Formats: sequence, structure tokens, C-alpha cells
Amino acid sequence: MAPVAERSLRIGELARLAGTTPRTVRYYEEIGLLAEGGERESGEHRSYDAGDVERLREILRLKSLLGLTLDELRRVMQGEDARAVRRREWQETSDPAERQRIRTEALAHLDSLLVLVRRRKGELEALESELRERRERARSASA
Amino acid sequence: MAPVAERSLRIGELARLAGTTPRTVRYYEEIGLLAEGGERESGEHRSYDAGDVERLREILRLKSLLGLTLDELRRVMQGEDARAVRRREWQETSDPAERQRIRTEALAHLDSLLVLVRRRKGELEALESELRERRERARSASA
DNA sequence: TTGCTCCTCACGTCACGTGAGGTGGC
DNA sequence: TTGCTCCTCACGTCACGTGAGGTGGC
Repeated sequence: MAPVAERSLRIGELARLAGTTPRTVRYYEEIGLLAEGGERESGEHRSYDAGDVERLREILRLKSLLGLTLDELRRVMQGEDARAVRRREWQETSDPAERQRIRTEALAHLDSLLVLVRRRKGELEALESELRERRERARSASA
Repeated sequence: MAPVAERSLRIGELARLAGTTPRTVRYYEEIGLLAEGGERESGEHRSYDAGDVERLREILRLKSLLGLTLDELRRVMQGEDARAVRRREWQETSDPAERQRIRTEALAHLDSLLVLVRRRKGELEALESELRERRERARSASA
């Protein structure tokens, strides 16, 4: 099994796997939404791993589905990145109060995302039922 | 009752009622997404009615919820505008074949919108269930 | 008459797209 | 060596935001 995970991806592959373009990847790096791919001399090729694909996919998904700006996305992704930190903190303590704090933080982050998702879903459902109603009226128009 | 319907609205009121800005209204007019508000000398104030509020609201809603570009929106709204035409044609004929054709057109338009709405809703539901799963795992993290 | 809103340029911004000209790796 | 993809500017585009300077209606 060839390990795909060790920075073996070039920018074109990353973009293709995530469903976007190299230009978008470079732009996200420029504004600090994606990491700079480690140390790299100017002119050298960027390299990525499977984790970068996941992160980019999540960014594009939240942007598309929730309509967030890249500035808002940056904040959200900081909350996502804090996940790894919390995971480590969780392992390093056994204090119940500490663990409770970490858990509360994680839940707050997920809940704030869920609020946005549910609001959108509600709006889409309202739109869907209006369209269905119109469809039914058109379908059963007098004879 | 003061009739709100007779072009008594100025651009600021239209924008406020539809949840956007005067600049956006002018831009949509410029690219042909909103009508030019009848005859008007350059420099004169634009005026709108309740129908314009409805149309603008629908445009903003489809743009936000479906992520359409203004070019795509223009096509969709042409399909919406054809509604009035179909309604008239429907009244003016009693030929069953003609009426069937009109009905088929209306259904095709609504179905194409419903496809987009349902696809989005499905994607949002998938995202929601992933977030809920993560939430549950965080909530019930060992002790 | 005084505010407030409107008008038309026109430049700025966000999130990229699209060449231009050159270098790097299978 | 030949393609293909990559690199860095840098200008273009879409969908507006934001003044600048002036005019219009309750």
C-alpha cells in the first residue's frame, strides 16, 4: 500500500480531490486559511497530505452550504483546529473539572455550527414546501 | 387604506423591505435582473411597488439558499416571469392539448427548482448528522 | 429652510479566473 | 528531451461597498 499521507500530493491533486482549483488553494494560503505547507523556498512546489484534503473539503463545504465569508471561515476553522488541542489536553488531565471545561468548549463549538446548519435547513424546507404547493396547483389546474 | 401597490416605494424602502441595500437594487437593474422601474429621466428617483418587493425577495432568497450566480438567477427569473404569460395563455385557450402543454412547461420549471432545493437540503442534512454525531461523542466522552 | 434620501460617477474590495513568462520533476 | 504541472506576478471579473459631489421631495 502506497502511503498517500506523507505530503505526496501536489497542488493540482489536492485541488482536484477537494473539488476546486490550484488558484483557490494558493489564495486560501495567502489569506491564512490553509497552512503554508511547511518550509518552502519561493519557487518550490507546494506539497500536501490527506489531512490537507480533508481540511480543504470541509472549508469548501461550509462555505458553500452556509454561505460563510472566508473571514468567518477562518474563525470557524480556528474552532475546528482547537479540537486537536482539546484532545491532547483531555489526555493530559484526569481532573474532572478540567475535563468538564474541555467538553463544554467542544460542545459550544459544535452547537454554534449546528445553529447555522439548522437555520439554513429550515429556510430550505420553507422554500421547498412553497415550490411543492405551486407545483400541486399547476398539476391540478382546472381540467 | 393607503394603497401601497402603486409605485409609491422609493429605492431605500424597497431595499429595506427586501433585506438588502439600494446599491444592490441599482446593480441588479444595471445587469437586467430587475426592471428599470418604468420610464425615468436620468437623475430622477426610481419608484417601486409591492410586486417589486416580492420579486427582489425571491431573487435574494434563491441566491442565498441555492448559491446561484446573478447570471443563473436571470435565467431562473425568466422562467418565473413566464408564469404570467402562461397564466394568460391558459385563460385564452380551452384546447386541452394547449392546456396540457402549458401545464407541462410550468411543472418543468418548478421541478428544475425543486431538484436544486432538494440537493442542497440533502447536503445540509448530511452535514447536520455528522455534526450531531461529533456532538454526541463529545458529550459522552469517557467520564 | 433644514434633513433626509435620492442621484450619478468612480474607485475599492472580496474571492477568485486567467493569461504571461519561466522553472521543475517523472 | 518532451510534456505536463508547477511557480510568481499581475491584470480581469463578479457582486457589490463606499465615499464624492450634487439634486430632489416631505
